[in-house]
Amino acid sequence: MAMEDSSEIDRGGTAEAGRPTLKTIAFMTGLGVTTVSRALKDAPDIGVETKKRVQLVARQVGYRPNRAGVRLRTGKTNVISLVLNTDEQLMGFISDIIYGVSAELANSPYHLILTPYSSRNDPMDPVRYVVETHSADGIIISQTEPNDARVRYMSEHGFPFATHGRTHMGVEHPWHDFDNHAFALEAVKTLAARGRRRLALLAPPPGYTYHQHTRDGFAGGLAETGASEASLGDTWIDQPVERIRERALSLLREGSRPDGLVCSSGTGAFALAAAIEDAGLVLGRDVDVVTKQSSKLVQMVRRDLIVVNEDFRLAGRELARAVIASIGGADARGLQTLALPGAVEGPARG
Amino acid sequence: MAMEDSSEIDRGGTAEAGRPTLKTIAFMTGLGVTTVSRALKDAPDIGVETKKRVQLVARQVGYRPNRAGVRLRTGKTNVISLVLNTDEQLMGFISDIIYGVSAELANSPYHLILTPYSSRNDPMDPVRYVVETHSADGIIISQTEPNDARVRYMSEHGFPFATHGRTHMGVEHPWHDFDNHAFALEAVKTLAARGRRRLALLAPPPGYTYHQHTRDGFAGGLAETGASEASLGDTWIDQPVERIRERALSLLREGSRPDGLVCSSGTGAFALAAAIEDAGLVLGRDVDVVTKQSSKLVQMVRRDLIVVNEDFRLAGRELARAVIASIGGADARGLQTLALPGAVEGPARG
DNA sequence: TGTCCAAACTGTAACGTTACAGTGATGATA
DNA sequence: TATCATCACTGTAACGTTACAGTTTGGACA
Repeated sequence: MAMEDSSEIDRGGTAEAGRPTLKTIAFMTGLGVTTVSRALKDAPDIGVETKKRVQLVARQVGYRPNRAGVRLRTGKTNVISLVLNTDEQLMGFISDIIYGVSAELANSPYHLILTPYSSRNDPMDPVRYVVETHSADGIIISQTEPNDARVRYMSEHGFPFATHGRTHMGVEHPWHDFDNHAFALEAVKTLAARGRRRLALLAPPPGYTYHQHTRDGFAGGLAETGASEASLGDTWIDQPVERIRERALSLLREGSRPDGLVCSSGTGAFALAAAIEDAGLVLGRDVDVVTKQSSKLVQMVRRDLIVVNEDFRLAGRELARAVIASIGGADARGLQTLALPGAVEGPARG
Repeated sequence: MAMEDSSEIDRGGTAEAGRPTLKTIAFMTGLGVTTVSRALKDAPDIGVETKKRVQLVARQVGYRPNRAGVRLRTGKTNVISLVLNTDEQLMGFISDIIYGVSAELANSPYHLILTPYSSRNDPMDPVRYVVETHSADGIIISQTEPNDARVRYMSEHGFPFATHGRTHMGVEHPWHDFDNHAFALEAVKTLAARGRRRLALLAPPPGYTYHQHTRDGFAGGLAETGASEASLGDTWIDQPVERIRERALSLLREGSRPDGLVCSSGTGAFALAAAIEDAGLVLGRDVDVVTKQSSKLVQMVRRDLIVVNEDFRLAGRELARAVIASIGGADARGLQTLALPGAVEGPARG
């Protein structure tokens, strides 16, 4: 505090290797910090000229609000938390969601923080942590269950969130989902149109909501086309590919083997294709496979697969949009989006 | 401040729906906030009994330090930023790094924030942003170049970071890398041992350090085995699979076609395998392909591929460890790790 | 008895921000 | 000319934490 009165000295500038703060700008413009703060956020009660001047100076010194200051004062973190299960083996998938969320957050004040958990722990842990410590303003979760404890918890706490997948628990909340019912239904009809009469489904694991949606669509397709079902038993897309392959192989070796397969993941479809070869059959001739794919890669590798695209980047964008709107206080019912399956793409009928 | 003296009232408790703070515990224990703060971090000058009592109460009320408060006061963010290129198409890869980093951060005070950028922007942008706004204590970057502007910038600013991939610019810094030289060298030797004499390399894009490492290893292998090279021209693993497939197809149709291929990504290997089929050749009989894979999936889908595993979860863990140590002031030279390629795994010689 | 020291604890200020309750001007109205 | 409203701006306090500079207590020592 020496040299108090030598007003030419540029104290308050970017000296001391410190970033400029509101104080810096206040000093440079001769205004009070409050005025500067309000001028920068275009609040009322500030003269037009003053606003311009303050904003100019702020740009010149490269002012960026200190997030910790804002957060401490306002309680707003400007953070969205994406809760992830790190045991996830499904291909590409997660990164596309992340990229979609990122893209949407890029033009917002929000930062994206990842809150991982492993299946060995309680899925509630990360959610509870974020809500209790208020380390984010909103949460995105996936692997949603029909009666989801996390959804109940966040709803009861009035904490903004969006889910990838629907629930069936009488609670309205923001969600984005892919229409797996329509996918499975169309898949069965496509197979039936190719003359396939005995079909099997490699579904998502039970417990998740989209397992039931997929099964229902599949069952609906069977009813509509009169095709019969061959069951893969307790085999789901989240299992190791080796296991899927073994189970599919034994099914394909049975007397009444399926001639059409519906699959909920590209990875699973690879395993099915491998099993078909193992069984000495030819994909596209003896058996057709309809699968979801999240990247063009699946069909590139196995052109004999029939594919339906599921856009996970879109899912990420929608989820980010929904959770931001929810933080803003929007009504949940307007924040529910269903992605319809794209066209069924496959090789010409063999 | 009414009812000052009715000491039975549990003011300062978790009332008002607010989280407990140091003040809460101070009130409950009858101590000062400073004492509570010091007791919780096991600082000197605090009695043993007091520490125990404070820690007990803290646990009982579920005290969690307010990150914004700590951050504002200390300047420490307790955040690690992972800078990602969201144009990345490579399979699975990114999520494994993220999971690896997450796993390592799980038992640390650090949160993981993702700072994405697209190739349309300057790769320096996200790095500059984090350093300027001090929105993290350390940065992890990938896609490292031999002379990397980001590395130079962070070094000059004394900002802690770790890179996935090495540099060659006379600056010591923390890094983790996969030994792509050894991979390519072993790949060529493996092919030569199978009698392959004319080899092509599908390499990482030029510009990145590991492009050169891979090329050098490949060239070394050629020299050692006396095999000749067939060039794929300007084709790299980051290009669309369709393009890789086309280019590989035209090379395979040339008179002096390669009988062995070395590939730096599983995705690329799929494209090569497809091209081999396009050319009417048989993988494993007419042509062998050695590729890196980041998940077992690659070889499951195409068992006729010869694979070498690259563990990206390990990379994530090492990078997190390195950047944390670097934040702690450790010397960069002790924070450089090289992952050696795993065993070459392939089908029996055909 | 007085001095000194260590141990154990405390109050104040500050990090950067914003909500709130002002304060002076200026000009319009009665 | 007094009153009142409006405009443009300001100071203070507080969010939760920790660094720093104390203060109190009790005992050891001369």
